[in-house]
Amino acid sequence: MIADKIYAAFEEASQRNTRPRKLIAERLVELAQSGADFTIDDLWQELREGEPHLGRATVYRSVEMLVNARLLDRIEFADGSHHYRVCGGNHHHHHLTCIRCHRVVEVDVCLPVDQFAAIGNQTNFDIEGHSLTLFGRCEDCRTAKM
Amino acid sequence: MIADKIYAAFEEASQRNTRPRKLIAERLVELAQSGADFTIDDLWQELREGEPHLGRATVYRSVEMLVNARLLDRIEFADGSHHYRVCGGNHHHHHLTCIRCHRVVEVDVCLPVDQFAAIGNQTNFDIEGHSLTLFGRCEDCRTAKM
DNA sequence: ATGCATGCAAACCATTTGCATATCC
DNA sequence: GGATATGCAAATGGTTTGCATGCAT
Repeated sequence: MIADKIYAAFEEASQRNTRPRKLIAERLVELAQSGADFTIDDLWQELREGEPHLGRATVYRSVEMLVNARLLDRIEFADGSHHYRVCGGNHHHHHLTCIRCHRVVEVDVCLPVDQFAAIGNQTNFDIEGHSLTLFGRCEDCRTAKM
Repeated sequence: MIADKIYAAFEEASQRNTRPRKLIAERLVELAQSGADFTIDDLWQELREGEPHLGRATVYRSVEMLVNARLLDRIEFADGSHHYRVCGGNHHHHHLTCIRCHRVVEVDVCLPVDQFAAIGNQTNFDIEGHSLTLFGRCEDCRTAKM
């Protein structure tokens, strides 16, 4: 069903059902199951093992579509690097990332809703969105020497 | 006094009181007063008017020191661009940015503290920090045609 | 057959780095 | 005088773009 959503997103964003997109979708389904996060380069390298001519740009273009379709979350690290993660695209959530290994975990915390309204009034902005990321150190990295 | 803090930060980060740093500090004091946010390139261009040989790298290096000293806040936009803002380095706050004009406003909202502890327990992470940014549309941009 | 998506390579752009020189102490 | 910050230019790294070709429809 996550697979269906991905295919649906591709179909909606454009019109052709191509081999590269199939490969990307398949890999993303696996990544969705493991809950793992990845960089664009990770994804490209992995896909290239089975399809040496697959272009980097194709991966960028596909990922962009899926981010727009809210099927992938883009996570920004303090060092400027980006990771991605398959997210059902359903419930509202944010991320907690490990400072050391860059692992990403979904979390449900958020600001109380009335806060948004209050800020809107106070500043005279229409609040349209927000991003919240927590930083920490995961169990493994805490145990590791440094 | 913000000026003092900036000089103190430079002194602490290294040892020399150079002309480029003086110029940077002066400009930042002005920017602190107006509360305006800026990009590194903005800053460089402005400084270059009075000091044509000032190097871009010098600005990058100085800004980095001041960000580390918590005198400048780095704000990331969704499009990946970075803006900076002089912040006293005192009270905890976050930012509200205008989607259209990129104006930046400080806000005091934050997660309730107990939430952090809860998430820490739940995920087995040591929570060390967080970033929260609100996105919206400011009054001017709402009135503007698009 | 038509035209969109791809692959490739070059272009981009912000940022970093190496190094000779100028500057500060 | 000796060391460090600077300026410059080149390198970097992630991402985007232009274009000829291939492939899905």
